[in-house]
Amino acid sequence: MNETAEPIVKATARNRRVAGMDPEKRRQILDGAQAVFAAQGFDAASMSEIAAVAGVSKGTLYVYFADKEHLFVALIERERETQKAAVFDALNDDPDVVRALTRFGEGLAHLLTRDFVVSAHRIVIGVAERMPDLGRDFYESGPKLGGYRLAQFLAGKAEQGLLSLDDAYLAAVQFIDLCQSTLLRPRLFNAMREPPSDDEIHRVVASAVAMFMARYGAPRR
Amino acid sequence: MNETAEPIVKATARNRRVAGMDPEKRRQILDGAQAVFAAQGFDAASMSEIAAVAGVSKGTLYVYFADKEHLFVALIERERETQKAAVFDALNDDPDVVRALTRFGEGLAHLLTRDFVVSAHRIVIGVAERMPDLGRDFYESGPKLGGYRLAQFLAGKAEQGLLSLDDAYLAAVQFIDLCQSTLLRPRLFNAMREPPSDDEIHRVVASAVAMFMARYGAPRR
Amino acid sequence: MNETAEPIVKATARNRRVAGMDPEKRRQILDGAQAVFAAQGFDAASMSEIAAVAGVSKGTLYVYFADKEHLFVALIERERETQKAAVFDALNDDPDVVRALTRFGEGLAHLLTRDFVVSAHRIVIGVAERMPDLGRDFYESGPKLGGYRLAQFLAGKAEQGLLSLDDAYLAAVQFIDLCQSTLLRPRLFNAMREPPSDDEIHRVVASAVAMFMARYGAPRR
Amino acid sequence: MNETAEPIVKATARNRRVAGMDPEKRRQILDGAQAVFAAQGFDAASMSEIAAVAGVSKGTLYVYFADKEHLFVALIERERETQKAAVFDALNDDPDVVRALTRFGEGLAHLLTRDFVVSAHRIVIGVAERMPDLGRDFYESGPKLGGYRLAQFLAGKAEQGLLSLDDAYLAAVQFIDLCQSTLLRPRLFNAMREPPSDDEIHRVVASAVAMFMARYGAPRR
DNA sequence: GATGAATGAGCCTTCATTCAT
DNA sequence: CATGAATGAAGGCTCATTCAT
Repeated sequence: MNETAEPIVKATARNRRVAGMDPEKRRQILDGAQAVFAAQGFDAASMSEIAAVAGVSKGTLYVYFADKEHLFVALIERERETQKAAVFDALNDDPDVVRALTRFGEGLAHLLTRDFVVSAHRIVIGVAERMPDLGRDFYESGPKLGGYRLAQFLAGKAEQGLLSLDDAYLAAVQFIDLCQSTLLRPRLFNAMREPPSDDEIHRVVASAVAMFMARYGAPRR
Repeated sequence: MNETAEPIVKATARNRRVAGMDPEKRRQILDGAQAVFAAQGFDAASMSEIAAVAGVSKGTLYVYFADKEHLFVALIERERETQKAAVFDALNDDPDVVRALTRFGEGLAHLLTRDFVVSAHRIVIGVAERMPDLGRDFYESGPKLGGYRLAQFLAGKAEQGLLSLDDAYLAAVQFIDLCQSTLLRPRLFNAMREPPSDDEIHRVVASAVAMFMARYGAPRR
Repeated sequence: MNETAEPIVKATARNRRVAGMDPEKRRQILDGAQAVFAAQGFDAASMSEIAAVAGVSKGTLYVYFADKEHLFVALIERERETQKAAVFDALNDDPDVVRALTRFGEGLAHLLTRDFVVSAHRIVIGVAERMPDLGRDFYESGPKLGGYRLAQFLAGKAEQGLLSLDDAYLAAVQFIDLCQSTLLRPRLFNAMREPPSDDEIHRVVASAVAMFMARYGAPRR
Repeated sequence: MNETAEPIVKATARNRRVAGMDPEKRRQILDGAQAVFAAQGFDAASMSEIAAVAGVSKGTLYVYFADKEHLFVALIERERETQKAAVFDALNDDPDVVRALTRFGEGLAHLLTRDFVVSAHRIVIGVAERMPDLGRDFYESGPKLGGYRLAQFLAGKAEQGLLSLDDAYLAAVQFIDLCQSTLLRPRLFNAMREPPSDDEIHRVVASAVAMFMARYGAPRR
């Protein structure tokens, strides 16, 4: 699982056409696609509307992306790139476990409840049955990778005697899930129209950290 | 789906048309719809295929359900009814908290990772942007209600001094989430093609219970 | 080379859909397709225009024919069926070679210069590069088969001592070509807008018969 | 192609635009167009592919040719020029009728069964309905002119008492058709993928000459 | 009441043509 | 002049929905 490489879909290269692709226009198209896909889902989004929202002609869409699916995959890829680094920084520079987990957890909760991130999850989940590769790649280079990264951090702390773990990966995912309790699910089902407040996130993550430390925190002498 | 006018989910009565609706035929249609929606998703599922799989004519579909969306909503409703009762029985008849939680958690994990349940979640999540009412209703009468029910159970145990809780609902959702750590997400993204084994569920739920009890279990003297 | 069987395109069966295809409507569609294909050629003909001319909806087109190419192939098949038997009758009931050839030749010239037959030839020739199977099948079950049938007739007469042939098939094709000299080519290139008159055909075929008999007619003692 | 206004073929002058048209580049474009039109037919050939094969930009195409149709017409014109002279030389320098006809006939058969010539015929025939002017011009300055030229030659020989003709033009076309019997048609329909061998051409033309001489050869005393 | 043939709006995609650089 | 990115009209095809039988 290489963090930098790992193309979501093998044919990604086909998204990059011959010469003279204007990166600015590409971005413009992806912005339009993001808006329309988020609002309509994959199937209900129409290439015409994407073109209109992006401010380009339908023909131009097909100069930059081979078809609707490639456009969508490129969009998902871009989003993941955008979000990746942000969260994990919190893990690497704080010797205090509780503080590191709190910062990480709050960053994660903020990220995963943002409008666009929720939309992207909805869409990928919605098409996962028909586009299993996309679903799997998204999962593996997103949530699963995140779990591994956190597991590594936790294992390091365990080696220092600061934590007591049976299964670092399970512990990591447990913490990640706890940070989203009562927050993610209503967002995914569109039962909570606004991202949670900072206070709410703070409260949930504090509880998650408390729970995590109660279980794995104090190495018993 | 128009959000302001005619709430689709509440309007179920409209599904029951004139007189002689054969409940058996209705069930037959829903069975076909279940198979097709699960395999294709909402948009890719075609009414023709549903009619064919259900063994009725397309015209008959529209006698029993006003349109594709109403059919889908009715299907989701039926599924929720089917699943609701099953899980919560575990809570009411066991005075031992750990045993009750374990039974409840394992039942829940089994249920939520079953093929059809995962499919239903995928579809509802996938259309949640376009059908917010459906998403909200599904969430509120499913996950949220489940959280409340478990919270009630936990609050009862707290009153008996068996648990020490700040926020019963948050604790309930935390437990529910922990029971699905490493299990639900790969299923939703179609990165795990088979439901998890009993052993795996057992292991995850045991860890969830341990975590829960470590945090909320010991009543402070 | 079976005269009755030999499907032009192997997948012809796919033209015949499940149940309840109204043969009258099928004919109606083929009539519309004939008009539009003849006027525009294969590529320039649009399915929308065919539907309009046929007086059916576009959707109906696709109920009866899988796609544009299948519709076209079915049309060509129907035409060939329509025309097949007509010409060769002249060969079987006349003991006089000159009279038989004259009747056959005139019938052939009439047939092959008719508007629709010319159109069909133009279209098949026009798409032969991209649809080689169609071109080949058309040729083999049309012109080539015709050559064989005439060759059989000529060989029979040769056995009776009425003709003297080296190569019956070559002689047959030569006669067929002579019957169309100055008639077919200008029609194919659309340089002659009307079918030739009976007189013109009579003159050309008489000359063809004379030429044929001069070469193959009198067995030299 | 509008038949009444602006005859396309005659309007060739319009292909020559402003000043500095590079004849070399024009040739280069026509070469590319020839390859693509031959391989795809008129409609399926794309201007983009022609530009790519010709090694020029799409914009340049439109500097040299007003549109796709003009480009195609110019190509057909060039081909006709290229081929014209070649065949008729055989007629002028041989006092022996049989030898002259044989050489002419073999040259003609070779020419008309060459890949590119067959392709050109296919395309012109294929679009003759939509571009009647092109079809007529092609016919008149090609096959028809050829017929007249041969007719003139034959008439000369008749005056010399070497042939006995009723209708020199009909006789000429008959001979031309006989030279292609069994050769041209399967090529046009793409049922014969390679040009015929020299031997095959030799055999067919020999039979054509024999037939022609049997009919028109012996001046009646 | 059940049927399924018919409808037609709408979708994705292509490509001849234009025009700013 | 040459370029090739951009355009947008039009094409083939699908499918939710209707309605005559």
